Amino acid sequence: MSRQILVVEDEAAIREMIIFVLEQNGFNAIEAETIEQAQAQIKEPYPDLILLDWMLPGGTGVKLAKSLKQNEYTRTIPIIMLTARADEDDKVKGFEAGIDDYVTKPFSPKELIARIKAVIRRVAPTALEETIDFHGITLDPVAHRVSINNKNLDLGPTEFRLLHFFLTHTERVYSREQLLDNVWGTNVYVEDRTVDVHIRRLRKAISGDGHEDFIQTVRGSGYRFSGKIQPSG
Amino acid sequence: MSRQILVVEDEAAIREMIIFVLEQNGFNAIEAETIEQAQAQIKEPYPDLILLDWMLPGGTGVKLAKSLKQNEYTRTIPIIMLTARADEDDKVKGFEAGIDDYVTKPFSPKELIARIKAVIRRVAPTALEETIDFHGITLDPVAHRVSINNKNLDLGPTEFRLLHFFLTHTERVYSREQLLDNVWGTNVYVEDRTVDVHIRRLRKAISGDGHEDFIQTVRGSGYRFSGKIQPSG
DNA sequence: AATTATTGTGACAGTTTCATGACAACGATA
DNA sequence: TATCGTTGTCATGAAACTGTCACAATAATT
Repeated sequence: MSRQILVVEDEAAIREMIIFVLEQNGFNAIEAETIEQAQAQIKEPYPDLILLDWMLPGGTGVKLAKSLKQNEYTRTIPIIMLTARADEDDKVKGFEAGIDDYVTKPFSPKELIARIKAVIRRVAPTALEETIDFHGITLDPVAHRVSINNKNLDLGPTEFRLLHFFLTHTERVYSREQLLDNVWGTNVYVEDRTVDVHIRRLRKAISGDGHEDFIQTVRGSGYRFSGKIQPSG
Repeated sequence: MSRQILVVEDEAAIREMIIFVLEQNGFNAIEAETIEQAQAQIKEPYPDLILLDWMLPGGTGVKLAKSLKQNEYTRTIPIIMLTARADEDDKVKGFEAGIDDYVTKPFSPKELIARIKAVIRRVAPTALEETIDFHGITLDPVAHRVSINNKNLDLGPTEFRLLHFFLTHTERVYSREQLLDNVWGTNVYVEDRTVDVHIRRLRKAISGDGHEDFIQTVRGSGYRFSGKIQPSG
């Protein structure tokens, strides 16, 4: 599951920032500073995605991209180009070389992660779409179907996304704002309290045969999805 | 967790924005406008990280960085430089002076926080998100869970923050005022004695099966969280 | 022992936070 | 157009949390 991402970037600070963000989001990062190092890293097992800086010592990233995309074994690996400015010329050359997407520096961590996920979904959709099974709750992202103890549930779109997020992020408290970012999307103007209402709807939906409450309220902080039983304080 | 971060920035608007963002993210900010003020702030207890503006009245930030990095006691404090533009010359000078990372203004709050966390993780990798285990008390900052001898505890927000602070600052006496600063936050108008009450509530919560009192009263000074047994004298 | 300073404790009221039901707006669909 | 499902917001009441006080208990000092 844990996707391996190769980060080709020569500036140490940026590289480490990217790696931090990747690992925060459950990706497995390997790194390279130069084209030579990158080529040495691209071998079996091949990385699932390459983040490729445009300005590299000893040759541009596009050069590497082109050679990878012409190789029978590596041409399916999605490549995201990191470009310093919104240089139209760079983009054109990049897409000609076969890159799948680009991110303009400076970029926000969220944007980077969003693009990575989008590319993976587009190019190699499988692993993000595996069926999840958690304490009797089954969620099939492809069929868009949820069941609990083999009994089908009828969720609205928002509840489905919320549950999907929780099932992939259990045992961790998320603030209302974080949930809005992750489930509703950034740049959405929605009240904090709206989360409460959807939490309630989801709770109602998955609270069936007297099993424990999966969604726990952490007063002052947010909500947590957990299989463990909450202390009876 | 509450890491103390020194913000050295002369533009009031930017400084206040940064401090707001920091405190939003659970950091404890202290501030300085000039190099002199900054130097006065850098004393025990040393800040955990310094955000240092490049353009400062009375000398550049790099100057300060260099002197800090050459001092035996301060050279381990990570420094992030705030630089106005992507000036390669600044960066080079900064890294030569020993800074650990830089952020280019204007920056997004998220980027700033991500970099701070990355640097802290790189330099002092423990205990930003890791579970703390101290003499049977377990605190998971991510899941927002506390247990004592594997038995879950139900703490209120303030008790949780107080315990978290103590667990990351054990074996040391803190005055009521210091506790208010670190747990309640600066610029909060609360009576000293309020701390007593929360200490009592926390004591009550973690005093289980007759084990010793982790929180010790140091008459006239404050409180200390300790695993060692206090001589009953 | 008496006095004073400091801390522990229980109670309480004001505030904050959350759960819940209701409802109107919106879009899809028949 | 009428109906249905979905969604965001609001009002309300309940519950939890917090700061403060009064007084008891303890330690230090005379």
